[in-house]
Amino acid sequence: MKIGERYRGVLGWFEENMALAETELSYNDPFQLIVAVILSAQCTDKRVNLITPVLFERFPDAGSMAGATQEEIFGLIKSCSYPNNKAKHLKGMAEMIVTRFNGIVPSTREELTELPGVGRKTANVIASVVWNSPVIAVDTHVFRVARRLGLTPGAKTPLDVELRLTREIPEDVRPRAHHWLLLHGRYICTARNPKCNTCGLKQLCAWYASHDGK
DNA sequence: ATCCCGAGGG
DNA sequence: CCCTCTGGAT
Repeated sequence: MKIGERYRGVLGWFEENMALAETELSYNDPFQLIVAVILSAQCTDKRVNLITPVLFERFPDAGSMAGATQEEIFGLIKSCSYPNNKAKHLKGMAEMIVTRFNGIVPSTREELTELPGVGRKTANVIASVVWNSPVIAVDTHVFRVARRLGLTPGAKTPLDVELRLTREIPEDVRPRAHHWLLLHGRYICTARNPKCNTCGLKQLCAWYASHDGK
């Protein structure tokens, strides 16, 4: 089967089955989305959503968060992973938005990546979700799903997967494709005990074939 | 024990 | 490339 045909089957199945999404990161604006994505590293969205309402009530924007102490932020996010790193990143990120970008979240991926705590993946999430840009943010889920389905043969790093998917998925469906790959990884193609029995992509899945239905 | 929408530093 | 950070859920 050619890779192009495989994509059509994959995206078609997602279109029909991934319509109802649950447990999305909650936020009110681009700044809060950056905060939520930074907090989500090695942490479930559910837990992030438990924390952000309090955090955003106290520090709703870059200006207020830049004025917070690292200890104040730490106290509000400590139930997430890496609270020390994240508190430092959040404060530094907010400070740079204020001092360098005039209080406005920058509008290019290059500038976003200059913010402390914002790497390629986080910048891609902002671009995809906020700007609806045709980029694929490759997180642990997208990385796993793409490799299991055999969508990116030979790709060894998240960047490999991103470049490969970007090259092969048509631009107009890329934002949706990113979303579907993410949800599929979270709810069906899970890292442990993937739910292959309810997965409509079995016949297209290289991993399923090599694991003999288990 | 293993994994969750990673980034920074060595 | 590797390592560290580091809490909660399964």
